[in-house]
Amino acid sequence: MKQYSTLKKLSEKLGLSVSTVSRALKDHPDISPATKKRVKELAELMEYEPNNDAIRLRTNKSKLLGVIVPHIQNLFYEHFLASLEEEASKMGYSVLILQSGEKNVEKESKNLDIMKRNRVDGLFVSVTEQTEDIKPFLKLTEMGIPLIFFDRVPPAETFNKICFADNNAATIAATQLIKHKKKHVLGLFWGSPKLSITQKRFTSFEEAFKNNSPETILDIHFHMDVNEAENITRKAIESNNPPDAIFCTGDSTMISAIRAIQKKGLKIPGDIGVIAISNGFIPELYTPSISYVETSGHKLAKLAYTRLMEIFDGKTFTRELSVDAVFVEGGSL
Amino acid sequence: MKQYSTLKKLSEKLGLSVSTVSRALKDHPDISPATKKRVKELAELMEYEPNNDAIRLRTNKSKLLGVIVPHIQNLFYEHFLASLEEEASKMGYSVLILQSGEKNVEKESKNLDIMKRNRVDGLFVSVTEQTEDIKPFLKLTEMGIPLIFFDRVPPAETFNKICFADNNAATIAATQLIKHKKKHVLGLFWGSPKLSITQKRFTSFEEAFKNNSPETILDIHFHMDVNEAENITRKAIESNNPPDAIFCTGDSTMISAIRAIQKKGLKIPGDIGVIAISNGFIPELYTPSISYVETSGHKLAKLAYTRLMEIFDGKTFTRELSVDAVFVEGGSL
DNA sequence: GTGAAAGCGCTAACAA
DNA sequence: TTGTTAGCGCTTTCAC
Repeated sequence: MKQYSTLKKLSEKLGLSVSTVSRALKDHPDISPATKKRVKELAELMEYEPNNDAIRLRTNKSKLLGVIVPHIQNLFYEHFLASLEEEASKMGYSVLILQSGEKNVEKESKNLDIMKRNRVDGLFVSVTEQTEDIKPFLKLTEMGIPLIFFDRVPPAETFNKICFADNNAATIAATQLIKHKKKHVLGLFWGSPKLSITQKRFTSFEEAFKNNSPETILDIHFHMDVNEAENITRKAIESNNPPDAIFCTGDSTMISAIRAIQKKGLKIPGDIGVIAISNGFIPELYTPSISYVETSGHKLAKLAYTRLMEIFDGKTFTRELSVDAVFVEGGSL
Repeated sequence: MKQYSTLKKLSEKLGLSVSTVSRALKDHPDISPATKKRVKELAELMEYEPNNDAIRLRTNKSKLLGVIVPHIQNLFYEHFLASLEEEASKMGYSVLILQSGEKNVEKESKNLDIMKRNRVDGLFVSVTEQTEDIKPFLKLTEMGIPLIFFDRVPPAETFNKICFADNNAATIAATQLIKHKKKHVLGLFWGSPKLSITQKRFTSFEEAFKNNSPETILDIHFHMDVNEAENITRKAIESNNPPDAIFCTGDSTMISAIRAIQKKGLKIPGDIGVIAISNGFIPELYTPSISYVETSGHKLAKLAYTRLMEIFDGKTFTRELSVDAVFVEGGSL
């Protein structure tokens, strides 16, 4: 079994010192072209690959970015991760991804430790539904590890946050529902009402109706289980006073709601309207495609990455940034 | 800005040697209970987190597993990655994920270098469509780095591979099509015919018809672009001699084909049948849901991980394992 | 039961 | 232009 080449092995073969070899390999101006050539040729031949662990230990820069998400297996995070990895790799960063699960604060805090052990240069976190204690996160920032929350962020104001302009997204949805003269809307809000994202969405959704269509009946439900959404929808459409539209804050909720609608044999939009918050992939699978307010994981990732680079450049004040949502007309209202 | 604690700092505060502290922290039997207690308490207080870089450098074990995929943003890989990370984390492994893109052999080989630099303990790879040169991969195994190809694997026999029993999957699909007496099947094969997975699927699909329904007309297309699938389908269903069923080897192909069908106003299964190879998420969104041959990223990940652990335990011979596909009846045939 | 010392592979200040 | 040296944080052998 062949071993990894090291600077020492190269230097012995070449009759040079380790430091000369090291410098030659990184084109240090002090080294003569001839030496550089010799060194690089042998390095190629011996398939030298620098040992990142040693470099990190020595330089105290890991070139590692961490991401902690509830689940990888989620279209939104998938897009976020794909874009983030793509951006990061351009600058020589690698991305360490850890998932915490939805109701697992303990795992989240273990993941935080793993990130510390790996001495990540920066960290992106989307919190669990149960996350309340922000002290562990504060410790990170105290240690000067840049931390950026995205999408699901804690309410505290002392952090960098990148979110969708959620009031915006929910307001847009409400505006569309009002425009289509919906008078009885079932609102399915995915996630715990504790999360700031859920709160904001709810408040601005309600607000929009209060101001522009106070006569509309709002039937709001918070749920944290996909099956619940299907049940709630089923009960609503089977009741004496069924809704004429449904608003869903996420893909899985929408899928469940539509399943209930289709099982009942109702037509969209003829019998009932549907609008969702989504990145658009799932809504466009339906015919007619579901109208949605777009929230793109790609955009969020780009913004989050850019913000991190700013922090690396010394702009360390905390900021809360948001990406505007856009309405995409389908045929479901 | 607070610094990370180190063994040295702890040892100084405690008036002990670094080695004693190190041993106390890992419950070495030589150390007295009293000392252990003192050490652990201070470590807690000072928020000591071991430096993984130093440990790796010293022990030559990275506790890092690498995965190289064409894209993260793909339901199949997403499921694979989610399961793999979940399994790996149980045993203290972290997972480094890199994406190569579809037509980017260069990026793939760069990713391979990054994995080497990070001295990953083991590596999972699903290759690019363009990957032909297997030398870079051979080098890894020569160095004793366990390498397991999954899903998209190169034809060479000298590797560990974990695949779906693809002949199986395609055969199952063919059997169902024959059972439903389809006489003119449009076969949409995603991916280059160069890939062993595509080859196998095609061969066994054709074979099944040859043996059991030779009169069925097969109209087979290989494509590497989603829009192509929609175009091919459109042309086929608008022709004088339209197919009575479509077989798709993947989700995106299926989505495109169905889009063409729906735009034309045809009904599934009334006017045309559809069957696909998929993990089931997308097929079940349709009404009626699309019949599919299930290929689960979860199962594959579990098997791949188990195989890697076997290799770590010394069972280093190369093996080709496969997961059986299962038919899931929808209402689309 | 504890300590001293070497060394993993690399970088960088200083010397020559 | 190149070499010497120290040290990043940790584990581990050997000594006491």
